Amino acid sequence: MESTTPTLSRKAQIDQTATALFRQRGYAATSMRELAAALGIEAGSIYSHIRSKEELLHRICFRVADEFMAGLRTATVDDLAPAAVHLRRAIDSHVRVLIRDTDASAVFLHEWRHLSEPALSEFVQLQRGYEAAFRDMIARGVADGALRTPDPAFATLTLFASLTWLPNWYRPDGKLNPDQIAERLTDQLLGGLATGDHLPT
Amino acid sequence: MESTTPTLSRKAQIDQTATALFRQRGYAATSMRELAAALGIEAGSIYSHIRSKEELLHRICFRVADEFMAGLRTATVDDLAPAAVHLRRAIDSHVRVLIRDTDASAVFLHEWRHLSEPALSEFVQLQRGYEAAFRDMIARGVADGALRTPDPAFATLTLFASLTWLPNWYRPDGKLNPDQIAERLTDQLLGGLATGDHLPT
DNA sequence: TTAATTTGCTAACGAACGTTAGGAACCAGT
DNA sequence: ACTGGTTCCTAACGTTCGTTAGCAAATTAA
Repeated sequence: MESTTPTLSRKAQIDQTATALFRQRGYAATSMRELAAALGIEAGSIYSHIRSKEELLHRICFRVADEFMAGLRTATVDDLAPAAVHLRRAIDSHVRVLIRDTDASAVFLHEWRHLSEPALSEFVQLQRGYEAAFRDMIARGVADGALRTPDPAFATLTLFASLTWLPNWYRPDGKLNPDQIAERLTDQLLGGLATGDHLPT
Repeated sequence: MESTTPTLSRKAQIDQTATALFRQRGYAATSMRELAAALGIEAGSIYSHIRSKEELLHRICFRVADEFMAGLRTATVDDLAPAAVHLRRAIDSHVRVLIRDTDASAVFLHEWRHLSEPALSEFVQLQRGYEAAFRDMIARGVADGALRTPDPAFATLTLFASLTWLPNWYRPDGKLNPDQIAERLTDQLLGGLATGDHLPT
């Protein structure tokens, strides 16, 4: 009954520490010797667990990407629901992923460009598809009158801007929970959701 | 070869090329040899014009910071105008700086953390003051009823998020000019302004 | 007990890094 | 003709980089 077992494998510890360092100092500016020091071991020892520095970045970026994609899929499985509902669910899911692991999210958002081919192209493609899905939901929501904004394309940009900025300010002990953040975003950027009254103008 | 006279001094060329590279690949991932190659010279030659790599980053960051601060000062010199007008002018100025040099702005926004002390602290302090000024303008605009938002603090975050995101999508040949971008931002994030406000250029 | 796996070390590799020294060509103004 | 500034070169410096090889201790599985 070891209640204090190391719940994280060494490899997972490396991933976690690397994530924090990559976020704090940037991927390119983080050396393997720094990472090793943060783990309390020597640089060479890391290579008993991973193949390369970039493998660390790759795993972080694509794991977070998977989480975003899975959330989007879950939010939009029921084709019957109106676009605005899909969008609200998708934003909520996105915010929850961001909040669950702000470090990994920040790395995902800012350090992916240091991936090399072919991973880089694969990543960009995932990203493009994800953004396109949001653009579509917003466009359809505006088209059917549930969302109100003078410029759907601009609203999409603003939404992604706000989502990307979130890891910069979010603190777990803040006053807003994930659901409230998602609500604020939807309200502020898209005139809220249809609550019975939907009237352009 | 030189059909056009070099309107830019060599030092200015280095600054410009470094700005583009720092933006594209990141400060830490850009080597002096890369920079030299982009300029068509050898790495050592750069040091006839600058003292260090960080000096390049320092100059870029603080030059853009100066432009932002100057714009804010100009936008708010007339103490009589309502806060909402100050804000609208400040946003407009900010957008114009971002657009005038998107490369330098992107470096300013994303690479400043690679500054070392004491420049780093100085930079962060400038940044804090700048953001506080916007927070105040928004708060006062909401207080006097000119701006409408359910959560002024959140609106401030969203505004900065959108401003920070701008260099990521802005293209000079796009359909929105600076003034329209500033207008969209104010409208979308802050319920617009009282009508009839005209901007100094 | 034995075998395999996990984990870590020391020492070093070749490559790339930022930077410097010292010299040479060019150009401007005197 | 001389001077001072600008520009760039080659060659190298000491350092740090990501990574590997080879070995050893500890832990786990059989």
